[in-house]
Amino acid sequence: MRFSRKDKSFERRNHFKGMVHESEEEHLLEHGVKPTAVRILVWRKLRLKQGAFALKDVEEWLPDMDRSSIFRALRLFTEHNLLHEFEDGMGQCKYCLCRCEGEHHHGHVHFTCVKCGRTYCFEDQLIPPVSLPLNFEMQEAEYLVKGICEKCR
Amino acid sequence: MRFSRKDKSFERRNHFKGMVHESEEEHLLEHGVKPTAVRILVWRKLRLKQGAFALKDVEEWLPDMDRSSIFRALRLFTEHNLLHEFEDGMGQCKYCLCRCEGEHHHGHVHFTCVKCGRTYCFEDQLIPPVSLPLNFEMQEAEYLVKGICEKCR
DNA sequence: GTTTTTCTTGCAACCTAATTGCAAAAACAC
DNA sequence: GTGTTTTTGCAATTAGGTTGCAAGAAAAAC
Repeated sequence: MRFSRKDKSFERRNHFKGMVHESEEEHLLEHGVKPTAVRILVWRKLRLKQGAFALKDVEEWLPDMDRSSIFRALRLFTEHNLLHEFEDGMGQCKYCLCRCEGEHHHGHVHFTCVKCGRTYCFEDQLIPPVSLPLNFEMQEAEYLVKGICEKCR
Repeated sequence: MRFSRKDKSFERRNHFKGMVHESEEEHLLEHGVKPTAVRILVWRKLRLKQGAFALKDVEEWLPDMDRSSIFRALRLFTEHNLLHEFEDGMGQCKYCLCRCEGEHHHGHVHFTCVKCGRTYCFEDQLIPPVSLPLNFEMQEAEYLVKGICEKCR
């Protein structure tokens, strides 16, 4: 399936009616992302998610969309600070909604369940700062806890 | 090349003489690892390393040894708390010497340079603890800083 | 409007790191 | 020594991530 904004089916699929659509488009625009068909659909799926997700998850949420199109949308969103990308400790790359203004130095703590693989965002637990040796320049920090989540105990 | 402890070339390759060899063997034995030829050679390469390393690094240090043999040695060492395994934030799995007694809850901070890919261990910076929601059971924690290292500035 | 140019998308293919199956070799038990 | 178990090297596979490219869509130029 090819996603195009001019497509009638795109409008139907996405309840293309005024306000809601506008605000999603504007949100992308505000972050410097041109709101194309694929990007609007992907963003619509992600914008309300609580935890972290992998490319594979988004593929399941949008089964008609091509893997590489999703991949490129996620990468673009990450580059424009709509998402934050990190490794989940189980060999997978995950994304979560980014609410940082400006620098990413102090994001929140993540928790990956070694049983089910889900990654949780503990948004109220900010990453405690540590001091680095001189001449080491921090760009971002990750704090990852591995263990058993509430659903798997 | 097949690695065997009975092999004359193994003895020569590895300066198999008394004390040193014994203490390396014993260190493996103390951690419940049977000291085979491959494991002794791998451990001998790792035991004095400062920073973290990837499988690929060990392959370069032991060019005659098979990748999967090294892989299995590293996995075994990790299982027996000789090494600590983690993701370096650049999509690679890295290892560092583990000096934890018992639990891994509070390891040290790691720093990965986004330019050269090297991962440093800041052993004097222990990971500051965070509190988790009830019903989330911690097994281990990782604190990873990404940025530019002293050699790349 | 039409044409030209640029950007986006879907598909297939590729890459790289990690991992496994298996048979031969080595180590171990007797 | 023989028989059994473990280890090793090789080849192959998996899986996640990524890219090249041609066709389609959007934007710009006319």
